[in-house]
Amino acid sequence: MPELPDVEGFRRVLAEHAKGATIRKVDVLDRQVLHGTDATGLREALSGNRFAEPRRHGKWLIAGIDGDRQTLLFHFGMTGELVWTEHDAPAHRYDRVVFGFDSGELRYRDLRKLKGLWLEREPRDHGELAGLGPDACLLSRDELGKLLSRSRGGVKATLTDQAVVAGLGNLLGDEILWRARLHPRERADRLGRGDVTRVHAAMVSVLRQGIRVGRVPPRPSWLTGHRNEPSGHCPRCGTVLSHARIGGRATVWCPRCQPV
DNA sequence: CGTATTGTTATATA
DNA sequence: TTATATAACAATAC
Repeated sequence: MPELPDVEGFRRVLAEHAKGATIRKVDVLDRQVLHGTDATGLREALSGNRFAEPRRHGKWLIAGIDGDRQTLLFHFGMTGELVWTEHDAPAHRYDRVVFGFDSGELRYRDLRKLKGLWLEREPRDHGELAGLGPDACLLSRDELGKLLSRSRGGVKATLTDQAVVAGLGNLLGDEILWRARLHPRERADRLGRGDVTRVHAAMVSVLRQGIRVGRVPPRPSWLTGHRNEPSGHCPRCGTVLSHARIGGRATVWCPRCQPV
């Protein structure tokens, strides 16, 4: 599930409930999600301390620790989430790490455990973040155009490449290109000024709306609302949508609005 | 039993 | 050197 808007929602969960509160308990229910540390290391880094204002870069959530030169990074893979619960909320099957506070619990929940938590010792040098492109939210039209012009690959593969732009995933990639009326296999470096302008406008609009609700909205007026229908129709023109694997990902587009 | 899955990465191939 | 394809990771759902 998690793309940039989802992670922004998780960042808000941490900021609104956990930031500034003393961490009373750290329960590692599944050590498999820990990277660069173990249960003891995580507990020693966090117990008695507080989370600082959390930041986000692309799909990474960056949680500094007050008074400590360590930073906790979250990456949610395909199925991770961060939820706030009461102390007596029932244990969830996929809770992997639980942080206890006086006012409740912050839980890292994840079915597939493809990613997880990283404890980084040096706040100034987040190794896991080193290769990322600029965050999609902070990208101007001209910067986006420059990045796209440097890639000879397909525009969808380029947009969703975290080393080019950080934060766009499979669903947002399809949604943006559908709005910009570009075929996902169009070569990124062959887009015209108008193409880049439409891609940028679509990206800004989709991100703004997604961030507001903390997810990629599956609205009927969006392409995303129809991608799982076996023979869904384009919400704009009614044409039956096309499906294929492009760049190794399930891809949906409208053959009429987005011709090759 | 087969298929599929919103993320990332290593490896092989063109 | 670049881009693409594939499998792998893990745990399901259909």
